[in-house]
Parts: sequence; structure tokens; C-alpha cells
Amino acid sequence: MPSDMTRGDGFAARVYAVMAEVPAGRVVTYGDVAAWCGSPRAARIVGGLAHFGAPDLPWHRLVRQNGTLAAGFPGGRIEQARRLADEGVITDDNFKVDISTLLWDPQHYPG
DNA sequence: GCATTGACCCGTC
DNA sequence: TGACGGGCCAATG
Repeated sequence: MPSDMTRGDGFAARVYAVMAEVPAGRVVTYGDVAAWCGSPRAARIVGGLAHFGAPDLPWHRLVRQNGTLAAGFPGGRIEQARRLADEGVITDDNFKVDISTLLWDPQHYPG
């Protein structure tokens, strides 16, 4: 686990930076976050970093490309769905969010 | 520096 | 329409 975290200069640092910019009531996909970090195919890395920690970051806003919640979230999808609901994000009966509306985009973020 | 792993994504059967 | 496998990139041992 990177001790530098947001202070680092690597891929992980960018992931933390982007996650820190995600506003409440919005969700982001692993692939998108990875893409903003410079590697559209590194979605797995984003998940791996998420598992590491950085409790200050809203990992519960991380969802799959299809809108379904993550698989290894602490407490299960139910816990994640609960946190999202607390922010105003409504999940489907199948633990799926409406990415068409809730998907956040880092418009101001550099490529 | 090589091999293994992972909260994923896409193509195919 | 649903299930299975391979591939991708970065971090760790």
C-alpha cells in the first residue's frame, strides 16, 4: 500500500485524486476512473487500490461499467447501497444504479 | 527483474 | 438471453 497515497506521483495517486473529486449523489465506474488516470484498461487496478483503504475517499461511489455495485465491498452490496442511498443515490432491486443519470464525469479534469 | 494477483471489462459459446 | 474464458495494467513478493 502506497504510503504516499494522494501525495504520490503514480497511477494510484491519480486514482485517489479523482475519487476525492467525486461529489456526493454521483457514481463513477472503474473503467472511467482508470481512463482519467491514463489507462482505460486498468479498471482492475482501481479496484485493487480501493481494497487497500484510503477511508477518506468515497469508494462506495465506485460501481461497475454496467451500473451494478462492486463485489468485494466491506459489508456487501447492501452496505454500499445503503451509503449511496444516504447520499440520495437510489439503487435498483438488483443493486444497480442509473448510471445514465448518476454517472459523474470529471469535466474539468485534465486528460 | 520475473512471476503472481486483483472491489474489472469485453468478446465468444 | 445467460454463462465462461481471456486480456488488460499496475502493484506486491
